[in-house]
Amino acid sequence: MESNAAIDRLSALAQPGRLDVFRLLVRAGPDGIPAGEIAATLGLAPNTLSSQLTILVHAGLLTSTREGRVIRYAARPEALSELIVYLMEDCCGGRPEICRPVEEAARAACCPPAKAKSRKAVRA
Amino acid sequence: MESNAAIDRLSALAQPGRLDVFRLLVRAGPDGIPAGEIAATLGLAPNTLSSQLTILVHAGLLTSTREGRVIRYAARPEALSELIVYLMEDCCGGRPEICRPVEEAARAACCPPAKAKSRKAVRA
DNA sequence: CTGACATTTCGACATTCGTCGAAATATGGA
DNA sequence: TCCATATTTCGACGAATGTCGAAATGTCAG
Repeated sequence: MESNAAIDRLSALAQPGRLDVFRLLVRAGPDGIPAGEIAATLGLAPNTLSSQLTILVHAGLLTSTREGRVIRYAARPEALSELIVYLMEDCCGGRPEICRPVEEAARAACCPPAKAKSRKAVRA
Repeated sequence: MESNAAIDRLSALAQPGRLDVFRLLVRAGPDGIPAGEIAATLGLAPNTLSSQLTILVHAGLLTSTREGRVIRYAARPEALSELIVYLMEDCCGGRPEICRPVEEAARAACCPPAKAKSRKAVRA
C-alpha cells in the first residue's frame, strides 16, 4: 500500500460522520445498506452524506452498488487489512512479543472469545 | 475506546508528516528516537515536528521520555490495538470468514511469514 | 411522457489545519 | 553564572475541509 492511499483512508475515517458510516457498514456486513437508510439511521442530511460516501468510496473503504433507484454501500474489509499492514510494517525487528498484542486485538475484535460455545458449533 | 479518541488517533495519523513519524517509531521499537534525530531523519523543521509530536502524544499514539536535554519518543502499540478493535466492532455477526482476512493481515504485518526459518528458531 | 422519489452536484460560507520565523524554556557543561 | 544545545511556544499566514440550500441527475411507475 502506498503512503497516499493510507493518508486517504485515515483522513476519510478521521471525521465523526464518516467514521460512524464506516462502522455502521462494518456491522452491516457484505450486503451493505442503501444511502437513504444510512442517512436516516445516522441523522445526516442526504447531500452531506453523499459527499461523505464519495470520499469513503474514493478512499477504497466502501463499495457501492446500484439497485434500482437505491444505491447500496458496503464496507470493504480488505481496506482495513491493508491499512494495518502499512501501519505495522517492520514493527518488530525480530521481537514478535512487541506487536503480538495488536495481532490478538484483531482476532478479539473480529470474533469475540468464541463465547463458550465449546460444545459443538466450534468446528464450523 | 471512545469515538472521540478514535477520531483523535485517526486524524493524528492522517497527515503525511505525522504518519511518517509514527511509522518510523513503530519500526524503531520500544526504545524510541530523540526528537532531534526524528527531525533530521525525516527532514522536518524542529518546531513543526514539535507540534506534530504533541498531537501524536495527545492522541495516545506516542510516549515521550526526557533523557537529559533530549526527549525520546516511542510508538505505543496498544494505541493501534484499540483502534482496530473500535473499527471492527461487531464486524462479523456470526460469520467469522468475513473479517478473518483482517486478523491474518495483523499477524502477517507483525511477524512476516516466519521467513523459512523452519529449522529450529520457530518454536520460540 | 410526466410525476415522484433517491441520490448527487454545485456554490458559498465559516472553520480548521499545517507551516514558518522569531522568541522562550529547559538542561548540561565550563 | 554564562553559554551552547535541544525542544517547545507564540503569532500569523494561506490552504484545505465540512456543512448547507438549491438545483440537477437518474430511475421507476403510471
